[in-house]
Amino acid sequence: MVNLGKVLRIGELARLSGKTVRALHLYEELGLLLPVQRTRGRFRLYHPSAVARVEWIGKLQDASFSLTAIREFLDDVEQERAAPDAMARVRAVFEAKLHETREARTRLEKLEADLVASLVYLDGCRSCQPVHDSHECSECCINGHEPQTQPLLLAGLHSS
Amino acid sequence: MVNLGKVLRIGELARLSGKTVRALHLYEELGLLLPVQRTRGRFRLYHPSAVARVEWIGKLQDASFSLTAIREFLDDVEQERAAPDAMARVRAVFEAKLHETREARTRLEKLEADLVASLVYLDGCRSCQPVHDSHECSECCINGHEPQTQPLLLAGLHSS
DNA sequence: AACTCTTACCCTCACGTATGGGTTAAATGT
DNA sequence: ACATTTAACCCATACGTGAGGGTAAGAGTT
Repeated sequence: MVNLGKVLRIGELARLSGKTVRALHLYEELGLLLPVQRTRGRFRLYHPSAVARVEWIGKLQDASFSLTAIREFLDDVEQERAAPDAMARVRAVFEAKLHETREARTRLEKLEADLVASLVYLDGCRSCQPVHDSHECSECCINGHEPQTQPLLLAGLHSS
Repeated sequence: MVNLGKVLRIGELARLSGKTVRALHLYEELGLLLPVQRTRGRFRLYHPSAVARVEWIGKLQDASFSLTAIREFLDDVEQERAAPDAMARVRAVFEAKLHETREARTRLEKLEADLVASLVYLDGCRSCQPVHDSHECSECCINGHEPQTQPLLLAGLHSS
C-alpha cells in the first residue's frame, strides 16, 4: 500500500501480517524469514511476498506446530525436492496433525460441557441466596449441595 | 494405598494425581498446594484430600486457566466468603471462559477444515506423480496447480 | 542397601519488555 | 539548493515470563 514499488520495512510487514516486530526478528533468528536486503543503515527490507510467508507461519502455529517444527518442515521441503517421498512426508505430518486436532476438539467439547454444568450448578446456588446471608451461601454453594453432584470445576474449593 | 492411615509423601501424591513431583513443588511455590506437615527431615506430608485438590488444579488448567489465575481464583473465594458477590465473580469467570472455549472450538474446526483441504490437495498431487519425475512433481505440487486454489497451509512453501 | 526426598540450578519456547543508541523521510529554516 | 531538525522508525542486546523438564549432590527413610 505505502510502498507501491518493491519492499517493506519491518514495521509495515508487522502491520500487514498482524505480528509484532519482535516476532519477525525471532523468525529471522530461526531462519524462517529473510529480508531480501538491508539498507545502508542495516534496516531490513522485505519482498511483499513476505506477508504471505508470515501468514503461513501463523497458520502452522495455529495448527500448533512449533517454530522449530516449521523450520524442519521447510528444510524437508527445500532439501528434498528431488526425493520421491517429499510429499508423502508432508502428507504424514498433516494427517498426524489432523488427528491431534480432532482430539483437541473433543477435549474442548468436554470442557464446554463441564463449564455449562458448573454454571448450571451456580445458578442453583443463586436461587438459595435470598434464604440466608451470603456467608452461609458461600458455605452452602461451595461445600454443600451433596458433594457428589458438584461439577469437577468447582470440586477443589473446599479443602484449603 | 500405601498409607492406610493419614498422609502421603510427595511421590505418592504425584502418582495418585498424575502430576510430577516437580509440578507439585511448583504448585506449592505459587501457594496452590500446602503439605499438612513435614517430617523431621523436611519431607512433605500431604492429606489424602490433596489428590482432589491437584486434580482440580489440572481441570482448571485444562480449561486454560493459568496457575496465577487459579491462585487469584482461590484468593477470591477464600477472602470473600463474606462478600455478597463471591459467587457472582465465579460465575463471571466461568462465563468468560465458556465464551473463550466456544471460540477456540470454532478455530479448531476451521483448522480441521484447512487440514482436510490440504490433504485433498496433496491427494491431487499424488495422482500426477507417475507422469513426470519427482523433482518436477515437487515443483508442480508446491508451485503449480493454479496458485489461488492452494490451501493456506501449503501457501508459504514457494518463496524462500 | 535401596529407595525416596530435599534444595538448587540450568533448559525450553515464543515471545514481551527495556535499554540506548542509529536511520530515514519529511518538514522546516536559510 | 542545501542544511538542520523532528518524529517515527529501527537496530542489537539482554533479561523476564509461564509451566514445568531434567539433573545433581546430598540427606532422609525403611
